[in-house]
Amino acid sequence: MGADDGLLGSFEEQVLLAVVQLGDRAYGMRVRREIEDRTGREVSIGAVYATLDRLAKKGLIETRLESGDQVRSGRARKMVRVSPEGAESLRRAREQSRRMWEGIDLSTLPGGGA
Amino acid sequence: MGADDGLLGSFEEQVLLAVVQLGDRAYGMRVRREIEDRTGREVSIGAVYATLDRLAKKGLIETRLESGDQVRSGRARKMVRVSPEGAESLRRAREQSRRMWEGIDLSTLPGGGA
DNA sequence: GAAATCATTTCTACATTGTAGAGAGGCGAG
DNA sequence: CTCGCCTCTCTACAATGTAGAAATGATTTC
Repeated sequence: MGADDGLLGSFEEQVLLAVVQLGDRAYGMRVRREIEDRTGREVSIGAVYATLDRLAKKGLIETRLESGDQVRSGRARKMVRVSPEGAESLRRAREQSRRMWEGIDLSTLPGGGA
Repeated sequence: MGADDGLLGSFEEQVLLAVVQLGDRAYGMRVRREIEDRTGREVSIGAVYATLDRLAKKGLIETRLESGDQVRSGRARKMVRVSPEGAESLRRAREQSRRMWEGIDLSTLPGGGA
């Protein structure tokens, strides 16, 4: 996917959208659950982290370590939020998708029960 | 992308949608133009054919050679149409996308001019 | 009818993204 | 200290994205 036009992969887009949905509560494990809940498909945790890494490398998300003032066991969470560039990528993705889908009626297609 | 849940890559989706948009006039070169016109980005012809091959291998499109009764120079076109499975993939993709985007307002995000 | 021209597809090679799961890190409780 | 919990890191490989040169057939030109 050319870095110039910032085209997102399909899973990159899902991860980015999950981050947006979660607002200030976004981190790896929760992103995974969000995607699973919304799409109904299983997602491996490795897939999520690899994708978050790549999004960070492209500057589409920003991360910070969770402040440790909470009483909770386990390793510190790496909180994630979308960057302005990430938001812009999503805008472009949505616009391109809108144009590709424009006028299509799937119910008129084979198997569409029209 | 698991073959089970039939998740489409982002470019696979664009190609499939271009095929649907073009109806009975779909073939490689024209698919390329359709995507370029709608998205505004350049697409290499090799990318289109590689993707059409993969879609055909997965049974999401069907192909036939153009009937040669027309007066036109050049090699015969390989016409393409979406299969019932391809249409179903698009339905799933659209539904998943809808759910991931649900409730998101990009204008409230950094750089959204809200 | 050979060569030039045109429209399209095929082939090859490599970069990027998708995917999985084992394992390590760091915290609190007992 | 060691156990169990939660989370992240790492490694490896499969699938998809991408580019462009070359091959294939057909028509046109001379």
